[in-house]
Amino acid sequence: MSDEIRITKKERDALIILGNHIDEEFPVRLVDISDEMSLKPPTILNLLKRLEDKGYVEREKGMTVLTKSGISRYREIVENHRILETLMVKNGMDLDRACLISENIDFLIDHESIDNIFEKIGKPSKCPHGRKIEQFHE
Amino acid sequence: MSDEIRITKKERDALIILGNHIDEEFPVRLVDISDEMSLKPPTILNLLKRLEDKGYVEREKGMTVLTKSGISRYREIVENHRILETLMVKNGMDLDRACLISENIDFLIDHESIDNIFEKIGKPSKCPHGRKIEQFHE
DNA sequence: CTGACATATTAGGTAAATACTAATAAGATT
DNA sequence: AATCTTATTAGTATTTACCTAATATGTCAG
Repeated sequence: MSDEIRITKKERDALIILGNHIDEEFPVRLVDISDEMSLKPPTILNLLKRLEDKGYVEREKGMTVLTKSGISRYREIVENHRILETLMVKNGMDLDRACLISENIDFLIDHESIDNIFEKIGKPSKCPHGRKIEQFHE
Repeated sequence: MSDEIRITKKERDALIILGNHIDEEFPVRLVDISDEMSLKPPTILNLLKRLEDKGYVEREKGMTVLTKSGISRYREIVENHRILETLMVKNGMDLDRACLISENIDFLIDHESIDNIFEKIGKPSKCPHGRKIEQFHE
């Protein structure tokens, strides 16, 4: 428990972008991530190399793919995000604010703990944005 | 709103230590913080200089004092901490885990937002540790 | 197949945050 | 005054997070 590999906010952001594009026909290119994050390609390359070191990403010939571990970390973060958002909105916070805050903490909290909260608040099927909260794990 | 000066986790930790000692007869010395944080004095000095730049601390002749702004930031973080802890424990999380998580996020979230939550959950007077949750602001 | 253009990579540089050791300065205490 | 404890300075290293400029690698039109 809580043995998740530490990532930074930027690494989180890149991971999310990679995960969000996972079902698309064409893989995300460096320039795409570069555009989405408003950072220059060399900066992104650097970021991706760190994600590679952490085992979340594999790269060859300009292609970047999430590894199994990367996919499951991505899913955990997204799920954390939606559950935290739900919890905050349920407790009086404005949706936009909740989303912004969640972005800054969803990758810092271990998924197991968030999962407990999910159970406790009655396994809501959707976050306040209307997006599905799935239980990804087997 | 949300115009709080960005601080890092280490800066937060030092701020908390300074705040916790505020009522004591003798001021906290560098070595004290050094001991409490298990970091060498030069590292702490560096940290304090950054807090000074951010206007949270004033230093002269080895003495370190929180400024007005430092005190109020300290209080906001402590309050954030206790409210977040309360929220998490109320929603099924183990107290120790909640405390640990709260430590990592209490300084990242603007106090106004947390205050909304506080109102919504019925202004509990104590956190799960039994410590007072006060409304410090006028 | 060959330029031209787009994209990726390398190289090299900067800055902030986080640490350290070793040396020096300043205070306090005996 | 000598000693001991603290504080400070100087110098070094690593990680994250950026950049520009140069080079390499594709790719696609003709």
